[in-house]
Amino acid sequence: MSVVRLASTARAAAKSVQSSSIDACLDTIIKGDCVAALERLPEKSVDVIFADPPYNLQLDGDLHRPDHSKVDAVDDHWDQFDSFAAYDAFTRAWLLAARRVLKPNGTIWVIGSYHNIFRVGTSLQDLGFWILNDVIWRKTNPMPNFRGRRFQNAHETMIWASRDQNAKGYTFNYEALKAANEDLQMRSDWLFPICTGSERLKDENGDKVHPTQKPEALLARVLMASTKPGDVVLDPFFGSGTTGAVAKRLGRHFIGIEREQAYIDAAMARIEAVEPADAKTLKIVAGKRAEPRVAFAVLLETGLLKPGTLLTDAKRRWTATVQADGSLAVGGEQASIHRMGARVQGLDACNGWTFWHYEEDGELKPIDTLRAEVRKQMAAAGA
Amino acid sequence: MSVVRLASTARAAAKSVQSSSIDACLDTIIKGDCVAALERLPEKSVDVIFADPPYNLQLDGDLHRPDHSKVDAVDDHWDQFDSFAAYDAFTRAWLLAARRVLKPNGTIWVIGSYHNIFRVGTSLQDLGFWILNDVIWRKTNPMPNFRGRRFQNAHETMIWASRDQNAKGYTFNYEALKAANEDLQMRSDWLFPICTGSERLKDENGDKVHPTQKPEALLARVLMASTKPGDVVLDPFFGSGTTGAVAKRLGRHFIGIEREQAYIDAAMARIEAVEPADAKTLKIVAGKRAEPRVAFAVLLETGLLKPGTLLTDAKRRWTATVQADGSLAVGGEQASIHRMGARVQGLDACNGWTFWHYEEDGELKPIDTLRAEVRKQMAAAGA
DNA sequence: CGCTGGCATGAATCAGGCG
DNA sequence: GCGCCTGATTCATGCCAGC
Repeated sequence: MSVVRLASTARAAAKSVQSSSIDACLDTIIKGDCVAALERLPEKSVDVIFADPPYNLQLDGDLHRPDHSKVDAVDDHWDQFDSFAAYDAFTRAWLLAARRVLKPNGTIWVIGSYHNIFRVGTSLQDLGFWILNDVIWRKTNPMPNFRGRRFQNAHETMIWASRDQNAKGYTFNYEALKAANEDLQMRSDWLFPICTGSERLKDENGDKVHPTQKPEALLARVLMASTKPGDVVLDPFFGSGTTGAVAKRLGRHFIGIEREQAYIDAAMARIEAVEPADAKTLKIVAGKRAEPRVAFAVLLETGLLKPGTLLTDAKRRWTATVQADGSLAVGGEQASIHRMGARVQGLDACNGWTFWHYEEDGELKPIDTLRAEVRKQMAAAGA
Repeated sequence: MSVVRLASTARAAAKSVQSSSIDACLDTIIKGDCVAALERLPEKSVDVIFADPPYNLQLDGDLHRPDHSKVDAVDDHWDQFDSFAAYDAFTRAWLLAARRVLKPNGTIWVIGSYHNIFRVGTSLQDLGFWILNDVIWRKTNPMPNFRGRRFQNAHETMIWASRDQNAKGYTFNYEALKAANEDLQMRSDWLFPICTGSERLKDENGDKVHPTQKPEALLARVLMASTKPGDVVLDPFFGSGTTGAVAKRLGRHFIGIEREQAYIDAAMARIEAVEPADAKTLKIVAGKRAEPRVAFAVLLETGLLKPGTLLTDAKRRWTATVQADGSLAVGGEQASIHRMGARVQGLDACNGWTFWHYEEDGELKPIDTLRAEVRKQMAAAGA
């Protein structure tokens, strides 16, 4: 095991990591196995841990897009486990080691997907951590489900937990978050894009350096919520170093642990280039659309429209029946409000919201009226 | 244990639930413990299970410690562990019993919060269920966090799982969901208000009948996504009967299991009042998968294509000759329309119906046009 | 220089019928 | 149950080439 020190933050070099002081490890990347590295750190020395452990994806075979291109899957050796039992053993080992280095009032964040997050949450609870929240990262631009056999997997889950049930003194910057969120409490569902574009680290071939690089905006909110300036943030699966980059920018210290030299090299160069700056990355993603999208099905699900209701165009030339599944039926055919509007008119496209009308008090009103009703409710959720 | 039958759906009364037939239980509420009730139902008889299990360890009778002893702080950790172990045992018991009554291609939904959902997900995986998605119910109007010590808990988590890893034939109305969602595939994060107003059941004192009544809109999307009309939906923690009310409205059968007579009474009255949707409006949008298969040879047999006809791709890069046996010939090689389409392009797979074109009036048209013609004839013949 | 259309790609547990 | 064959299936975004 060795300590990789960033030149810009160099201090007195340590030949080996001493248990007596955490200072020697600040703003460094420790190369090695995460449990072994954690065990050599002093206990109760870290304010917050952010961990992005392997997800144990269990992929089998290739997946192709409808255009026949191959999906570049996460098939790295570090994501391979023989069984749930093996994954659980791995999880308990690193969580136990992580808990030792956490200060009594420290908190831990772990991110995962449905493949692993339930195992992680169970282990956290079994080891004595106390869950404070689960937080949903909603992706603005998730990968589609190409085969149409499931819902589009459009989120990941983070668990935020304190070291102990009775730890009351953990850091939570409630007022700052509220002020940054239009004076509303910060909710447990966050909306951010996935990491793409210039933020995404690429190698000399233009390939992504790390398959699962997290967006800095996500880490920024995590650190702004649960740390204070000068706090020590540890990331036991450092990868491409997002945690370190954001910690440096926000004036927090980081400690990274990583096994792969290629990731360490990339992370070092990345963090070197970080300019400690203002907190503009915390800016909330307002969404690119002025108005949130509303599924027609919501009108049925919420009872604003009932299956069997007849819709017509403004001049009553065509009539369609609302189906329970959220489609419209005309003469035995079923399609979405938009496609059916286009079809009856013989057009390529049509805005079903303004084309189709329902009758109320003898008056024809566009179903867009009902959409406005739904949006009023949605506005409260900051959707 | 007794069966509570709704008057409007009365059948021959059964003194006790027989394992020989599920029909006697349809559209009824079984009073009793959920594991015992499940064990008396016939195996592989239910299409979908929706479960909203209890998670408050202190309020659930089965989960009380036998001696009701008060533990001091030192023992807290072990107390938690005991509680979690008891909850896990409870969870495994009902999930195992539920899995037995589920059809091989059935699916299960379980809803919970961070208090219990990780235990549930782990148990599901350990018992052999295969998680298809976790789905987030985002609340438009969640309760605030009054202490300001955590994020506002603005969502709940649902897990959707098939009975087995290799069960591929489960119901997922992909096309219908997409049509009802602005022609975009349905995501894993859903936005709905919590159950309030006139939908919320109140007793004679104006108090809510059930503490965790779920909104009908949520159940409507669950059932529209994963069931077909006439399917059997079982809810082992029936409570105020939202599952039953929505199932009746959408033309699905329900089976409820509930211990508390007060909940049963309220649920019965509620479901009685539900007006079922017209059967015609329940028809679900079908995708191309549901279309009957057409052998390419039929185009030859019906004379829509003749042997010797030349087919090309849309850009006329390749040309193939239609053989009398229903294969395509290119440069001395013969293969199916799909294989040959893949071969000339150097791909693993290809949909020959959309790849190969014939010329008519100087215009290139995909042979899929001819397949549509055949299907129209088949439909007219009532095939 | 700006606009547009084509192309690439992201933590993915991604098929079903028939013989 | 296994093997073979058919043939269905994608959203948001960034980048680049071409005009």
